[in-house]
Amino acid sequence: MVRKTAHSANVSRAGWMLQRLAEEGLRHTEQRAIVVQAIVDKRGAFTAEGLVDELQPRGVARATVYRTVEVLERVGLLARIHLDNRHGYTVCEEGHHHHLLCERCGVVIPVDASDVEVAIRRLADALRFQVDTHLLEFAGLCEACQARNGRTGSAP
Amino acid sequence: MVRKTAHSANVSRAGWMLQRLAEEGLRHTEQRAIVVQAIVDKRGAFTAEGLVDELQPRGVARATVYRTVEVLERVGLLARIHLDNRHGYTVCEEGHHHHLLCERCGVVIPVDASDVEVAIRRLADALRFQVDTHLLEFAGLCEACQARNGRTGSAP
DNA sequence: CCAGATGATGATACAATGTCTCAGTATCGT
DNA sequence: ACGATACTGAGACATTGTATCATCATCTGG
Repeated sequence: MVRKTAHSANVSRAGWMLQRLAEEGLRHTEQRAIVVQAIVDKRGAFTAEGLVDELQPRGVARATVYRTVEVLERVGLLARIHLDNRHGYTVCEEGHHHHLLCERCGVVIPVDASDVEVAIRRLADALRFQVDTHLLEFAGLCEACQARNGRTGSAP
Repeated sequence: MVRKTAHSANVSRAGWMLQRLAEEGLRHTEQRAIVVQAIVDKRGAFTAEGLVDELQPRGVARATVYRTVEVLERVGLLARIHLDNRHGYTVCEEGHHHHLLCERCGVVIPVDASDVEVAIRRLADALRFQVDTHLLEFAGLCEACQARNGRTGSAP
């Protein structure tokens, strides 16, 4: 499940994220590199505690994991995701702020939901409600997992 | 801020919710009545811990508050809402499952977001993603608070 | 209307998930 | 290299939610 090419891509991606941190005036530390690499290697959604469980044995303290995740979110490299009663993060493509989360394999597909945004704006305008932020997330099965699974789920 | 008429309406509303619980084969207890009344009196979003803080001095135990909220959600009288890093509940009009939450006064406006739903479905179909659940919430300022406030916030 | 079955409560322990503090350390610009 | 300062680690602490279990209240059938 971890191909060479993908891993190389992840390494460079991690480097890019660290570079972005540097551009923001934040320092490059060994611990941040470990956290960032772990995040991009996940290639999907993750939780802070999951990271802690994974990285604490590797010498990164709980507080550091939380702080790093918080910093990455503030810079805009991570997006918070909420789903049912779980909540976590995912790496955030620039400009994209919505995601399809596959419940089976955990892959996160960023989507351009501009049609949805337009509908939201129309709705808010009609109700004279000033929408400052909105939260829009999807969960289900990606194409690959549908094929592998034979659509077991119900459709509410 | 608590007008007589509004309070009367809330009382009957609480009664209706308790009746719904009875219809589901659940028992009518003094504690549940207190919790339900507190919820409808809030007329907006609330958190479980907020309820605990309010009701524990009035003799309702923490576990009971959590259990009651859980039951109300299961029956469909409450909807979970997630916003930024807070998460809570709001009373759920039947059939409505999306809300505009005013960040200032806390009022929750249920909306019929069928246009948005259509856009979501089109998007998912185009990506061959089987969407089982989606989460759609809005936060901002209601019309009244816009007027009272003079739109202070930034617009991300 | 009473009594039994069973659903609900309370007190508390426990678990999970974050946050804070502060002394020591590493990083970066000069 | 040096100094300012941002960062880290360890653990205490805070918040949020769950499990246990003895006791009690509510509903139902006789």
